[in-house]
Amino acid sequence: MSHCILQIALDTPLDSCFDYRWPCEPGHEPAVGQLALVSFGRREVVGLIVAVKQETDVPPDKLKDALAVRSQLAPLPERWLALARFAADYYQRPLGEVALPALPKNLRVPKTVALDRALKKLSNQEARHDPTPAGMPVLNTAQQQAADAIGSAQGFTPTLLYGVTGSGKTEVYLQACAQVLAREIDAQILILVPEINLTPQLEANIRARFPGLELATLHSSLSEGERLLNWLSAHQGRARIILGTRLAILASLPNLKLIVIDEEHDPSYKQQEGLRYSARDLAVWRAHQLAIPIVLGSATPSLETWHHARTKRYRMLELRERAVKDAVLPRVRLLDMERDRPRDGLTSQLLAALRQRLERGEQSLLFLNRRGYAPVICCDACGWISNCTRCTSFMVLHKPEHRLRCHHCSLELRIPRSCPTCGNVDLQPLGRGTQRVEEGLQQMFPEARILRIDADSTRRKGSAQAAFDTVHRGEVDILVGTQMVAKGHDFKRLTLVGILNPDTALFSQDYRASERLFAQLMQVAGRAGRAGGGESEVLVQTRYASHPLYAAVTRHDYDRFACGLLEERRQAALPPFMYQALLRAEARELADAIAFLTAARDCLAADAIVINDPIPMTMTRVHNVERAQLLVESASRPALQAFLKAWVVELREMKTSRVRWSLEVDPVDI
DNA sequence: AGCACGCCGACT
DNA sequence: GTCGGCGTGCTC
Repeated sequence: MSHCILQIALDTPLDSCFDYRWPCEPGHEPAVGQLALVSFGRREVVGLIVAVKQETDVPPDKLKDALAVRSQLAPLPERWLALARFAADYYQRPLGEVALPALPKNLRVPKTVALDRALKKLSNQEARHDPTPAGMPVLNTAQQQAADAIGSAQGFTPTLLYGVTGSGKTEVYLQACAQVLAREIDAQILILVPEINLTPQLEANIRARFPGLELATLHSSLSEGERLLNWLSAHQGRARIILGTRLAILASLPNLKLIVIDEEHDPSYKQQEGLRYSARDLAVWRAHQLAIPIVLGSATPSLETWHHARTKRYRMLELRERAVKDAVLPRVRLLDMERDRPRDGLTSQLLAALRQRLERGEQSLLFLNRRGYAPVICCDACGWISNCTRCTSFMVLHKPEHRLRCHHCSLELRIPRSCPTCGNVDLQPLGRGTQRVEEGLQQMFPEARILRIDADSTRRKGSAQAAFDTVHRGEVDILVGTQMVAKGHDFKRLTLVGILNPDTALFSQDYRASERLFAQLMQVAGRAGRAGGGESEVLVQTRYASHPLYAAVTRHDYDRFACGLLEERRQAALPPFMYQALLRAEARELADAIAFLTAARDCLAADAIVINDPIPMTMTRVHNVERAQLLVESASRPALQAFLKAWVVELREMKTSRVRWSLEVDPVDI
């Protein structure tokens, strides 16, 4: 029996592929893109065949035979491999570390029972391929023009669909999809959403609209079995619409003809661990690679996308009106906390507005992005405050649970009866979280039905959905919530949104904070007034009532706000006018992390690159690990890429026994 | 990253 | 006497 050599990418930080022998007759070699089981060191792992050769430089005594080739699975297409290769290069990671984690776990295990079972299940079911849409609502003129423009686009056509909440972007997507599906036989469409759990309506809408087509969802809360089934369905071209979160951008989609990214500005498109990719950016790359249209929808586009639209790299389609009949944008008013001093965190004007809603039997939402009872407790006598012993942060008071809790390392303590340093029994909560607001409200409105929705109140699986259902059934008068309540849900009876302390983001070190704040305020504001008819209002409590951000929010004027921010970014040489990468280092001793970064800073000369000095991270210590970072910038993306490529080679050579490091390209929080 | 080998401290 | 700490070395 003769043999060939398989060059295989494995999920390991080692930046190379590994060669294995595979016995086979000439003409019967495995294909590039197939998966193979190999023995690697002392374990058995599944890798991806990236080349099939006749020879290798690996000495024969080291060369092993591959154990199996997953021939029952069609090879991953060349286009998909190119995507993985691009992502690996761009984010400075080995190919195997990008390609393999993108596959369902059940494909990466030594046993094939799950795969064989899933394949059998799929082959026993007839795939549905009728693209006829059901029940298409009539669009308004702007919607129809947008849907036609997207649905008829040829080639790589990036489009920003810019429209306020309720302007009917979803319907534009669906009708554009219908056009593409009607025109292109076997077409697949990828629809990305920030968090699928928050938008169960969308999945239902798509299923109802295209009853004759296969829909597959891809997101992290699927079971492994479902995940494999849906992934295979996409890979085989059966699933014609793929609805997923960011991880779906790395799915195998052999007939992809249109990509839709809903709420494209949403931070959850950025993966924040492992391979730190931007699903939005990869989606644009993928659309370009395949020469297909891509739609980026938002009421508050990211400045990157906004900039592209302004400079005509992206086409902009705008929806100015709310599509729901008679619905108007909620009136936004600022409540000046300097003039109207809050009681229990609520100004008299907000209290009056709440009382009015209660009398009318309408719902109110109070939005506060801080869970717990109080962010810190302190001792008035000696100045002790509840610092976390493992992190550079406070222990947050959680009153119902009688605990102090660190939100960064999960350390929990019982609430001390007295001050640990001076024994004073009078410890004071400082500041206000959702629990405290809830408590205050219940005292002021004892008859009101108040519900708090935050990460703490919805720990149990399914409890978030149950809470939202309670609100939808009208069994809640006042809803208190964190950003969990800002997304997705339309509350029909809701006519008042109060925003409690948004000011911190105005003066944040993170230059993206104001962009995010604007998006979040618009998103929360959009929860009200969707049903039409009644008058909805949004009340923002602030100490900085004259801040231009609030002026823009009041006018619902993202255009001018975004243009102003862009100009600031240009002058300060920040993204999107500058490209950045961040080298992070972690160590038990801060000095070790800084020393590593200093060595990194000096190990390579570069033109057109700014290498800043190492600095400790804002939250220096987390779980007893000290962290520091080094920012690298360039006005030229290719120059930055070239530098990073060479730099990573140097960094891997450095002995870093006490330091763990990672490199992030296009970091979002610095 | 895993996973092994390898050489020094406190325990059944 | 061993269990186990994590330093360092290797993976086709």
